[in-house]
Amino acid sequence: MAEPKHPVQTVDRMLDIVEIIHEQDGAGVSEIAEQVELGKSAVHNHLTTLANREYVDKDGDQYHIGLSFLSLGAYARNRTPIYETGRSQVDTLADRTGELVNLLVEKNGMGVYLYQAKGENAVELDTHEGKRVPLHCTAVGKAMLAFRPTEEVDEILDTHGMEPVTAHTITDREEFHAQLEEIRERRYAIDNEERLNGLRCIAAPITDDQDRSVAAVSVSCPVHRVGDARFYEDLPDAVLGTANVIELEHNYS
Amino acid sequence: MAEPKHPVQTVDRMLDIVEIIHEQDGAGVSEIAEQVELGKSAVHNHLTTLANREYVDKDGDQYHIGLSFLSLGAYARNRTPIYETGRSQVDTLADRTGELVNLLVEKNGMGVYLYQAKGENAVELDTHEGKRVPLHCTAVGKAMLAFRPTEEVDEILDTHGMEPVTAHTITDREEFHAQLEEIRERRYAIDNEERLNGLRCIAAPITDDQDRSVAAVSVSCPVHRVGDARFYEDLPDAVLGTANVIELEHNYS
DNA sequence: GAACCTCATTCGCTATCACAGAACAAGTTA
DNA sequence: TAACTTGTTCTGTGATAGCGAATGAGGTTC
Repeated sequence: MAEPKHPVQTVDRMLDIVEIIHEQDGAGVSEIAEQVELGKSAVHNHLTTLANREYVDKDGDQYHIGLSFLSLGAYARNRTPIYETGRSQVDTLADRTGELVNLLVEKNGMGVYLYQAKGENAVELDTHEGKRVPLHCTAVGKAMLAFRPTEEVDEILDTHGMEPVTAHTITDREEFHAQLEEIRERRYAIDNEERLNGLRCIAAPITDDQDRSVAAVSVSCPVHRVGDARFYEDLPDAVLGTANVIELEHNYS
Repeated sequence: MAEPKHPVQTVDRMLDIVEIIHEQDGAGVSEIAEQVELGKSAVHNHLTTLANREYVDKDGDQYHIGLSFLSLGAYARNRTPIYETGRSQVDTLADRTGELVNLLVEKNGMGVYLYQAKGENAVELDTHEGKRVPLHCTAVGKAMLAFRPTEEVDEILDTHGMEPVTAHTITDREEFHAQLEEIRERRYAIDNEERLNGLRCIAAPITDDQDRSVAAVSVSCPVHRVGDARFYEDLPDAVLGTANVIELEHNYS
């Protein structure tokens, strides 16, 4: 998205306020005012306006994200074609593996977690539905990029960079392209603590009839609990199976 | 929520725009401009500002709700205490009955669908997650109100009225209170085409340790498929069971 | 219990900025 | 080609968002 020629500042400020409340898990007027560099009264006016329509909830002196956003968020998700078909399969995989299973789509060069299901032993992570993550440091992201034209991959890397987030994050573009090649061959991607220490993931792409990725599924599990045998054999099979079912349902129905 | 003393008009207008896009399932600039009584350029500025942050997606000449709302919506839902415990039980009930199962909470005198799970034969309805409905004409709403103090019920009816939405909607306040009394006795509520023609629901409240309702679960099914035997015996048992489990998990863990 | 915090909230004034309107661009229909 | 759409750009100006100071409401401390 190109920068708007005539941005509506008030809208940007309002979104800033909402996002601050989100990030901070609730916030007070003064707290917000400091961060958006706005007077307390201005922030207060924004908050009462939002509260009036239940976009924020007021709980004592703390403001929180309101349920009105749920309606819009759920709607946006339902509109995403892969969601309906992907959901039940992701649930099944979570049941079978007992781990955390994610469904990711790409928007403007970033990954967005569309849905996640928690198996019985699922790790607790910072990934929640709707969260945006860079594509280069996650298994889902790499699975996604492996099935996109090289020019597109480069364009995405150009705009979003290859910020290292752990000691294992790939930061070299050559190496990255080599890995995508591997992924294309075996059809699944691996993340060995590239985004979070102690976390490994296996991901497989979901492609359309021209073999272009439209989404990706992954299983995330803690390093200490998942031995190499399970990680390099059982899980890839399971993930590939799931991706395949979603793919078939999505393309031929 | 009292009317804000100093509403930020631009925020209200922006929310109007977003809600119009939501209701209309996507809209163009001119279309929106007519409805918010704003110039096309102003609407255009709003939309580009929103699109820049992915709160709306531009698809040709149509603007749609963007996935950024998912992050906020999912967060708001996760913050709601009953969601985590309720979800898996609602899933189970949907599996067992094959019907549409809903979890509802109350916000400012209106019902908000927090979660819904579709069984194999679930009806397709206009109820989606996040949707707000009046409490007086739904089984979930009545189950909710039955376990609130009478003054609170009257206050809610005062502010939101008792608009009839089908021929069967209760519009008399005496009759309504009498029905709440019945519901308190048998612990579940019935909706026989009071909100939608052809639809019946059974709902049970989820109460806290002081027997005040914090949420309600319901099963919705088409009249033509569900005979009286199942409707008046099997379903209430199933719904009550589910509500009970959620209640226990919620209050004692 | 009074003095002192630290918040949210109110209010009036004014510089800012959101918006109308007109013009343009690009695409569709006749 | 002309007469329609639609979205987009641009600019002047009147409404209004937000500052700053005052007020109010709770809490904490001595």
